[in-house]
Amino acid sequence: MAKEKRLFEPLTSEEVKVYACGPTVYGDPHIGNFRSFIVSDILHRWLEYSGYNVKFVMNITDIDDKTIRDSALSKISIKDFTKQYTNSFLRGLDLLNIKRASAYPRATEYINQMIEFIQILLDKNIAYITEDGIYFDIDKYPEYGKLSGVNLTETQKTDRIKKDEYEKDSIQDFALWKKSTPEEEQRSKQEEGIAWDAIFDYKGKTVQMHGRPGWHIECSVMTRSLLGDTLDIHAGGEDLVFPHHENEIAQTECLTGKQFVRYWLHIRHLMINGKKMSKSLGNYVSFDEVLSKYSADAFRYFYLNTHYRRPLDYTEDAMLVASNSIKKLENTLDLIENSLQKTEEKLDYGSEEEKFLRKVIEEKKSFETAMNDDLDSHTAIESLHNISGAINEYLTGQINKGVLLKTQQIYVKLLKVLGLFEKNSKISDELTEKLIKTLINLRNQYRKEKNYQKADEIRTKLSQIGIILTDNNEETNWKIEK
RNA sequence: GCCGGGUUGGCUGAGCGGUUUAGGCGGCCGCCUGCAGAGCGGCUCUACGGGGGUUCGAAUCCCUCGCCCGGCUCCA
Repeated sequence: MAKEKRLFEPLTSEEVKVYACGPTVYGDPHIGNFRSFIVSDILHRWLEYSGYNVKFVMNITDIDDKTIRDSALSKISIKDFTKQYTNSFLRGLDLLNIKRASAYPRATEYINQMIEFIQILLDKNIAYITEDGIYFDIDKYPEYGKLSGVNLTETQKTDRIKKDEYEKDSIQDFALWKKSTPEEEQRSKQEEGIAWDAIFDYKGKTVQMHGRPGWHIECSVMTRSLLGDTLDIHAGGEDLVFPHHENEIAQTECLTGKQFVRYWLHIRHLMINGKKMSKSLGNYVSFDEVLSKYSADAFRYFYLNTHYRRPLDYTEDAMLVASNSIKKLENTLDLIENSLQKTEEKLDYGSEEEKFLRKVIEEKKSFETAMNDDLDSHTAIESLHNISGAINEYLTGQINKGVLLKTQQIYVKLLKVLGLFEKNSKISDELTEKLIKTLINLRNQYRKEKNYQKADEIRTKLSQIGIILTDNNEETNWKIEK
């Protein structure tokens, strides 16, 4: 509310309740959407790393103007339509290695609770019914605007608002329930998921209104059903501050009389080549397109290298930097593995080990400090580079495997917080491994005979199918390129 | 129109009154290597949108102008 960073203290010690606004499933999500999903993933992971038991909920909006409109356009039922894009969203989560939330509630599964919620607001005389719907009267909530700071008396009356076709007392009042339009009525005769029967008691009368919920009520109801009256953290894209989150606060606080959200986290939109990325401008990029060019890790790095509240511009340059940078961090993991395979090892613990360990632990602390400072993943990544450098440097000398394992563990754990390199598939199966080793031996035979032409041919051909060979002093290592 | 955010070296991206003025990527040189890759060591890169001002001293504070992005309307 104060637009400033505040020390995080959970409401209860047992569990941290987090809610993040998820997608409206009316199309394939683009990489802009995923900025906020990645950031909430980091929030999720960081809270767990910090020892909290996290209940993390992300909603799916599967009933609204756009899902109705676009399912009609594509001539399929809204159920099938939203299911298709829900799956597309979930697939994106997997591809980008986003940790699953505790639940992904869909709005259409909570219609009854929404009706009950609205009834209470009617009973409290905070909502009112008109010919075309039920509205929330913002005059009944004096604190309205406290999150976004919008001053409603000064809000410019844009054309859109002036043209508003809904019937309400004050233009700023927002819909809780929308009566179905004639077209919607028509459709709802043939399929489910367009409109629901709702009966309300209003001023001593019974009002029946076939319709659907307003957008804001969905989140208020689902948060309350799954997480209770007060959330610890509520996250979402910056565009949701007003009116969506403002309205959620108004509804929920009027109903419960309690504080709705303790900490808000709003994620800045992604840009592309200096412009806003949006569907309407047609300049959005799908995650499939990105992943065809760059690894998921590179893409995560791109997102996380900039603080979530700062502008982030998707450009080829930026992706190239991310791609190169991430390889460097990844190489360290390979170097560690290779070193651990070696038969020679240092059995003593000397000043190098002392210095090395101290450095790694110091960087681990810097990483933690950065993440505790409003999820400063950019600064945290700096620590990862420093750890990577320290490890690489240590590996140039004789290694103490115990010390190395310990630092490896720290490094991997911190990488995991950012969701990096969790899907390393080094070995596909035993047979493949044996086959590759046979080829390596053959090639090394050629190398001994100084038949470099043949040796290089093997290396080149393997690299063409994604198997990378690297020669070190005595041995040849291999890995599967991602 | 109103309200926010941004503007930093070839790229990315910190700093938010003064210590080496980040870090990463890239580039260059050396070591290693049959070569390549990776790694290590060294170097390069002195920048802060323009113009004023405050100060012993400003990327950092103030004023002013410019440009970009976002919100006020469905949007992650």
